[in-house]
Amino acid sequence: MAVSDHASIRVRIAPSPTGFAHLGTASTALYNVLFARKHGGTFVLRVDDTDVERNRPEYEQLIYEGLHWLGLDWDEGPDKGGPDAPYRQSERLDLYKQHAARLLADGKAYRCFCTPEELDAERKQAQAEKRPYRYSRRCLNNPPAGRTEFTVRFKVPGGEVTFTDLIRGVMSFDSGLIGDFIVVKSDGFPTYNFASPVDDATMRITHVIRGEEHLSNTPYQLMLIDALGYPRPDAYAHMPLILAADGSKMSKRKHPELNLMLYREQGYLPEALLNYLILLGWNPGTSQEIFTFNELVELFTFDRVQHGGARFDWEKLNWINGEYIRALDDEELARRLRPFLPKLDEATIMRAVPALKTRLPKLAAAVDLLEYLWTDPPPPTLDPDAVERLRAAMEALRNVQWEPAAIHDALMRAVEASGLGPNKTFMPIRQAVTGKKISPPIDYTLALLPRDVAMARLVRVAGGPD
RNA sequence: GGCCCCGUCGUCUAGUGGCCUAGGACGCAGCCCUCUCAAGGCUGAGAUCGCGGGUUCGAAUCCCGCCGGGGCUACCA
Repeated sequence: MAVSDHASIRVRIAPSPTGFAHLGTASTALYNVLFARKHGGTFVLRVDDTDVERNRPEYEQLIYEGLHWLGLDWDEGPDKGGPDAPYRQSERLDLYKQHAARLLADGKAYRCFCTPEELDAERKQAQAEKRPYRYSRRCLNNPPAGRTEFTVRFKVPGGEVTFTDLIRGVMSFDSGLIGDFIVVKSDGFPTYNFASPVDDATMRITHVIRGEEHLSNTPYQLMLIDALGYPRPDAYAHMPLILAADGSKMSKRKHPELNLMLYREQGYLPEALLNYLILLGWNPGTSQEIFTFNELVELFTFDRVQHGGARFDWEKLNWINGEYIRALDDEELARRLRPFLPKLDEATIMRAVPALKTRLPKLAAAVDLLEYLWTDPPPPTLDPDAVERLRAAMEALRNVQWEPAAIHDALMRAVEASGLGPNKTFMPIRQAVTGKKISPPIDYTLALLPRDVAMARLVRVAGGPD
């Protein structure tokens, strides 16, 4: 096995700053971090900003923010520096140019002057003839004269490309099926399949752990590493994809759940999200489903990684998040709830926590439950019986100490006196006070509100004392 | 189209030839608890293991074919 256990293990993620921070980036980062931590290795963050059209600096910030939120911190990166700086590909252009020049000088690559239109025509032609498309090598054999704009193409040497995937075992590709591909675009920027292996080699990455969509890219990158005379990484690991609920690939337009920041906004705990993400691609072989991060570092192995993509399921995420929320102690829950309840002071949040804890699939759900504390609900219309119960309750609440236990006792006395079930008394109170049919237990519902405000809402519905 | 990966309850999965009348989790249903909603407890429904052929005394597990899904096939990454 290629997983030698020494401190020189180096892994990386290479996200592109072309939009919001991606769920997939989080997932890949998690696998990389687990592996790095387990083997005392180094986790590198490299920014893959070679697409001048779509790349934006603010998107890079979003990636940092998202990964920091999840606690998936890196050892080397554009913002932290390190022995292989710079870590932004746009700042490594000279390096790629040098490598391209080397390939050119060695006759392992050549300039291609074909226009996109010409290439398109070639491709369409092949398609029409039902022939697998490969670049014609026109510019290798018979380049058009008088053109200045060019790309650099790698001359695919042919033969089998074989490598070990930590998840699927020995993989073998026939490079004869791969046409000469572009390594340097006409704007001078490297393509992904060029920049990535050059960086992996020069940054001495030992284990390339990435999404399964890159499995077919691996032979391209390996051929380049070989041609450049670098040693290959020890191994590759292609992790299963996260699919949309309908089994299709997630797209930015149709699938907001791709946006990492959505989870923070909704009040998913970062540790719960990580726990869910790991379950989408791996299991320990036992029935354990909830793990601390350290347990994951301990338990994670590639041989238990799933081979097929998994569908994203909000229900399971909600359950896991609820489990984590319930496991938080009161102070910690209150602290995490604060950003979601800006209208409430800390003391009120703290008093509400016991009533909230088992009722939150996500932190943002606290808003629905506590909204009545800062907004005045419209008074409900109640039938005469309900109004009668309300009046009895108001009477019972007179002079009680304004805290849950005392309120509860007082109300129960009223309930007993009524000879009816508690709901007959509690529901009208709930509706009058919150405007809703769902709220925390009635004693908390009342106690969280200042006494005079609570009583005023009751009076509004049932009328004042006689 | 070509190459590659994958295919067990609705979903995530356990399972590597007999322990599988296929196990767990989420979700769902019912009951209990209960002031509503949750949480918690118990019970239950739910998968002829994509389909068809083999191999074998015996296959979800091995082989072949087919079908289905996904990825790559870009001067995107």
